[in-house]
Amino acid sequence: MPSDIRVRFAPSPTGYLHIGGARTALFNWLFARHHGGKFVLRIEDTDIKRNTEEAMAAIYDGLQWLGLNWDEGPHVRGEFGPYLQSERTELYAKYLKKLQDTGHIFDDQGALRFRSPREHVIVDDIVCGKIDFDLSNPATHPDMTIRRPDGSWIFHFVNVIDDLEMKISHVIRGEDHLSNTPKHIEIIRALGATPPHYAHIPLILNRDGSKMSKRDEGARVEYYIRRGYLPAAVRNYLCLLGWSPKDNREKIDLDEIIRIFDLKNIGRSSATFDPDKLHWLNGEYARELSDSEFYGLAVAKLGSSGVNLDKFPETYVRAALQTCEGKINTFDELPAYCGFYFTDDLNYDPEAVTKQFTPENKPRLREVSDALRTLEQFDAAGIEATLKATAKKLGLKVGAIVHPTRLAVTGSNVGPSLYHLIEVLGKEKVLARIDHALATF
RNA sequence: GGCGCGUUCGUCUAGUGGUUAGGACACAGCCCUCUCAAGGCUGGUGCACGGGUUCGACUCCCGUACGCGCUGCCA
Repeated sequence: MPSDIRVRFAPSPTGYLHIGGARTALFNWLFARHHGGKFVLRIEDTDIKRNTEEAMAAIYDGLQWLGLNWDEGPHVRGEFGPYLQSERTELYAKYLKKLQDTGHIFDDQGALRFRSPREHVIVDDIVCGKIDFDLSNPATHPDMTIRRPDGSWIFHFVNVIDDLEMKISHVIRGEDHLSNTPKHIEIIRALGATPPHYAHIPLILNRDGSKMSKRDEGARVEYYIRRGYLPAAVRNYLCLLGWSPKDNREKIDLDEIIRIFDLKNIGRSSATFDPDKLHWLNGEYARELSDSEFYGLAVAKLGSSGVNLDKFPETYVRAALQTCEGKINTFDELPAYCGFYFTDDLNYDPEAVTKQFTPENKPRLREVSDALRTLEQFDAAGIEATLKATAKKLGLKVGAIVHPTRLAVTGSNVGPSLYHLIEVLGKEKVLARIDHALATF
């Protein structure tokens, strides 16, 4: 038996998808998937001036990136369309007429207002519980405008009409709408209809406690796409903001979240977005990537950051990238991490230089060079054995020669396994780089 | 100002009258180790405040403070 659960995400096209909006969409989507219901996407573009193709594309792209497919809405259609409010004006006029005929509307200098019945309205919210709003005082709760003198519609009205028309069963939205809800219910009742169920989810705040706004770079989903985050990680992190599996799990498969998702487990207090935790969680997902997944994402990232891979054989690139697996949390860290594979023009880290390129280390580095030069089996195992033997010969711990060698060969004091990276680079390049380094101090 | 909501480590959270207040991120130290990660171990920091109710409150009630939201011819 098909579920009659129908939820919607109703963003306005403001030019990008807000991370809070994405979480709202996610909770709606999870609720729909959990119950086998429908997830509807509706674009609230009543403000024609702000309605652009690019703005809507940002919403579609962001949702798709997060894997939040919609069952009805733009592109996929559905029996309750159209799904852009700008194309539904006749419908709103019809409902307006109904309200006018029953005496609920009055004209205020060309604008139309809904006359409040002036009563108490109880909002029975799935997350917030029963809340009693006293709407009897017109001074504190003025009659709300539903249409401007120029004929354009106000959010409070069209939002309610569309939810009714689209047979939305549950309205899951940000808590910033909680105070508006009793007024929405007044309109619905005036229409003789039954309000949907409501679930108001807590807001997402910045570190400093302020509401996340467009000005914060991490506030848009696009930021995480660009920075090389994994959608599964961002999605997982977003789930943890305000919702909890209640059993201390952090990394949870999507299927599992769908299975256990329950609006009753949504908290009531606002949550602060923690980039560090997202970064960690992304690393958890990144470490699980297969060779080919890692390779694909890595090549894309290197390409978009201007690293030219064309002049290198694919086997070389694959081998190089393989040494980076499990080492980075987000892909935007990769170019700096593995750039030495794809250029001979190394910039030695100044701090590492003062530490490693010392008079004492110069002869040691020569020893390393000589030893590697005579190595026949130039693979990680052979290289490791060679370095260890060299260290022993010099009466040193292997770390003492590893550090200057790494700096000479990669320009940095951090990076992939030295033995493996030397193998990938190959004897010729490695010797040349050590020679070059030796000439600098 | 009015109305509404909220307040457990720095952050995300578990917790529903009796717990050594648990986990995770971050942080610090140690171990492992060719660096960095990863992994393992250890550590510190928390129930906003004041009244009740109760044999007993983080848990229930009332205030206060603080934060957030709404109060638009924005959504």
